[in-house]
Amino acid sequence: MLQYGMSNEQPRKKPSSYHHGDLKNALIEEALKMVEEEGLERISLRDITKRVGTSRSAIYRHFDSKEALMREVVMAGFARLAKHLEPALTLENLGTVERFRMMAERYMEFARSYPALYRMIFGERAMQARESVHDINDPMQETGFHALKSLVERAQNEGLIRKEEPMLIATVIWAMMHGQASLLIDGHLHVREHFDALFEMSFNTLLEGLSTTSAKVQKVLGIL
Amino acid sequence: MLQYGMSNEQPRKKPSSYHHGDLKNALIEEALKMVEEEGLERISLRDITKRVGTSRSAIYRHFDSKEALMREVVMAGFARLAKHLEPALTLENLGTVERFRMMAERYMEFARSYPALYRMIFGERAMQARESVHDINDPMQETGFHALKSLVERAQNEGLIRKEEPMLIATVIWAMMHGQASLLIDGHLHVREHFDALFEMSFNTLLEGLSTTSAKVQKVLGIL
DNA sequence: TCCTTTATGTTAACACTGTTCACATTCAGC
DNA sequence: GCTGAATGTGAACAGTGTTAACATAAAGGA
Repeated sequence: MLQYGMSNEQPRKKPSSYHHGDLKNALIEEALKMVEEEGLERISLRDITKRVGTSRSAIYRHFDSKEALMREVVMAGFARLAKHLEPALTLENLGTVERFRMMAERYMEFARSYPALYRMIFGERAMQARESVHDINDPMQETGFHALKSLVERAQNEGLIRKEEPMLIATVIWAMMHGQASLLIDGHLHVREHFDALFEMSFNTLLEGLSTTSAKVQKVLGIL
Repeated sequence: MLQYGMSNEQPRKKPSSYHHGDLKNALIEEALKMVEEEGLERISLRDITKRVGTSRSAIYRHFDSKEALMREVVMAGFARLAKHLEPALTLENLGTVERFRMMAERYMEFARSYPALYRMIFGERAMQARESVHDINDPMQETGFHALKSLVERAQNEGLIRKEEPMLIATVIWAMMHGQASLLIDGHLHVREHFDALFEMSFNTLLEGLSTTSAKVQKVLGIL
């Protein structure tokens, strides 16, 4: 699985006009570009192969179907998202709340920068292998979501967030951000021009709504 | 505009084997059914007409294109959602918080009951008329969202929710619910089996996070 | 080195799709 | 009852994903 990232030793063996050398990755890469350029619906295998420079049916030497190709594009898309979120996790000298904020900001930034790709990787999950035993194949498991869950646990240990099931809390946060991103890029927001204000409010709502009782008491006592 | 609901005076004029009488609405209705049965992608004009009993090209006497037909299906879908949410607004003897809760519950119920339709009406908005001057054609404007905004204003007057821009607050609430619904029906939730707990937590997070400072003070004082 | 096996790419055809055209039928109004 | 408009039909078109038979190149043992 996931060979397309592992063959970096010999990227393209020989550019003989007949054999491409690394057609599989070239197809994924080209499809990835085209998804963003044309949109998921308007993408055709013939256009992909035309741009890569092979015949239409060459695809079927590397993928069982269009769906299979798109499945790999989704994988690659997840990898891009993970890379985009990385700074929020690896950057040093950041408080937990700052990390949360940076992660949320970069998540939204990704959705706005690559709306078609975002739509695709979080779209209806008929494409992805459903029967994977324990969702191990789910790329979000070991990248974004896992990181978010870890952040939640850290915040809980610091007394910032309620000590309920971290999985559940992480999902609540994710749902808020995903909802916001989806509504925005799909054109359903009535407040598009005030998007920063919307982000601010939703972020604070999460922080407030998930904070511990003791944190609230402390805050209120400060006000009184 | 929106004629498809207005011709209730004469539903089907004459079922003469040649002229259908009310083909336009029959097509919309059939398409609506098929979206849920087969999914948006796997739906074809030929199948629709086959089930309605006319020739394939008859569609083009009533719609400019498949997209135009689907646009009307979206409209009909919004109408269904509005009807599904109605009780939360019209039912008497309900407190504001109870109304919020009922609205959220019924919203989620709709998404779970008609996932393909929900996905369609809140999907990428290339189909809907973008150039409508002031989003007047947006069906969500005068149904669900407008109702939600009114509820927010009422809650503000009752001192339950912060007195910030109601439009913004309503959007935050909507984003949370839409995110949850989308992740669920698109198969991205790791906590599917604990969905009720997720709903509970997100609803409370919103209520807590959006509540007024004075409400918090009162609550904290009660605890102390 | 040759020769066979495997991997990869090509061409032609298939069934299916949305759409259009010329034509047929029915309806509505004078 | 006639005429023009509305509505439905059948055949054809280009575009799609997919397949099968064939062509070329690479790999590996004799």
